[in-house]
Amino acid sequence: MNTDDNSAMTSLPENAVEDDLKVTIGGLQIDVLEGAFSWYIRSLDSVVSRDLDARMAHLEIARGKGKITAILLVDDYPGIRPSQIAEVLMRDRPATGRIIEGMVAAGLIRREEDPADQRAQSLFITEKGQALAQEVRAIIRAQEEEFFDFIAPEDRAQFMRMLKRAYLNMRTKCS
Amino acid sequence: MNTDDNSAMTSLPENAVEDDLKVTIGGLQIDVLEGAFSWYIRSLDSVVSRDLDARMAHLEIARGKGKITAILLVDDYPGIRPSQIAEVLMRDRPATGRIIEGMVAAGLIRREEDPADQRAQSLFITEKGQALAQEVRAIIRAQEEEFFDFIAPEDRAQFMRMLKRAYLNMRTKCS
DNA sequence: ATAAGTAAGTTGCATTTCACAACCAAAGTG
DNA sequence: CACTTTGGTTGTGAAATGCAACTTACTTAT
Repeated sequence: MNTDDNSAMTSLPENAVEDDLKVTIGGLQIDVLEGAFSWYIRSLDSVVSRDLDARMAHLEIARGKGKITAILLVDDYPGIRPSQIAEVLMRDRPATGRIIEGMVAAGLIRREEDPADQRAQSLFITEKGQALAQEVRAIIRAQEEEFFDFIAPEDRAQFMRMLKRAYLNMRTKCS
Repeated sequence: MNTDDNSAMTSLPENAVEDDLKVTIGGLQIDVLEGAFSWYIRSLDSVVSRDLDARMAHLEIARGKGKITAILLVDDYPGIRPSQIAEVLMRDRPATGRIIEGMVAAGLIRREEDPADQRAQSLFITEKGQALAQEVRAIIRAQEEEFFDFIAPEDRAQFMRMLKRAYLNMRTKCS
């Protein structure tokens, strides 16, 4: 019956309407956007990204989801290929290639020729890159704790699960 | 006890671990990002935005959250000022000003001088803009239905509420 | 085995976004 | 009447991103 001691907002009886959470900004309502998933996702993204960029600003890896993800992947999967990174990033190969190019130039990763396939490259992390990857992990963890502190502990798991499900479904939809 | 006939994934007993939802992409795990809100938010954003851009592509209002929001606000609040729009968009005034400039040039809105404050402008929708605003609303509603169809109906309200809460908290954090 | 097709990366290009700084004009405040 | 704050504009520069075209290499089919 969903009557645990969770906060009242955590559990939603399916017959309760509870649409009383009206979103207004400076007194303005936002039309259809008020009920649009896309609005909140997009707005959250811009704030989160800005915050993360600020935290990474000193890091020679600066802005963008791309480099962050790339360096972690290369660190975790020695010999990974650019095209694999592109798939994770959901970017095309030119975009990914440039990200990699920048990281090679910065001495964070190293390119080799894939012995099994002469078209492809194998990417490897350098020592410098490895150190940076560790910093990146720390920053991401810090952001998760500090920035998302407003999510009640009981809600975290659930929110995360919903995001994951949305993400996975969306990926299948795109491919 | 959370034993409704909802899908098993919908209700999360607080003592169940249920972290079995492992996210992999093409067989790759994504390091700390796997547990990071930011990853899912940013990834969702890029897909949603792309989809929305595609749906709007024919609309003289093309890409970006900015114009969409702006035209709806001007339609809903005749005489609204650019700075108010900027606050909703969480952009600075130059960015907002250029969005408005483009929309004026396209004949979607009209600028007047605010009688009460000679620095400020009052924005008004034109007929053309009004028609477009209607199209925009329809597209957003369509996207919400078609694109987010993978969210189970029982989950919608809850996911929405969590997004709203996150959004509102984040706004207070930024201001 | 050779030809056609497909996949990996690169380059060029063109578009858009976006933030910061500097600036002007008008209000409000002492 | 200074001084500060607010509303908007212009300028500039950096960066992301997506598309098209191209080269090289692998794969498949005939």
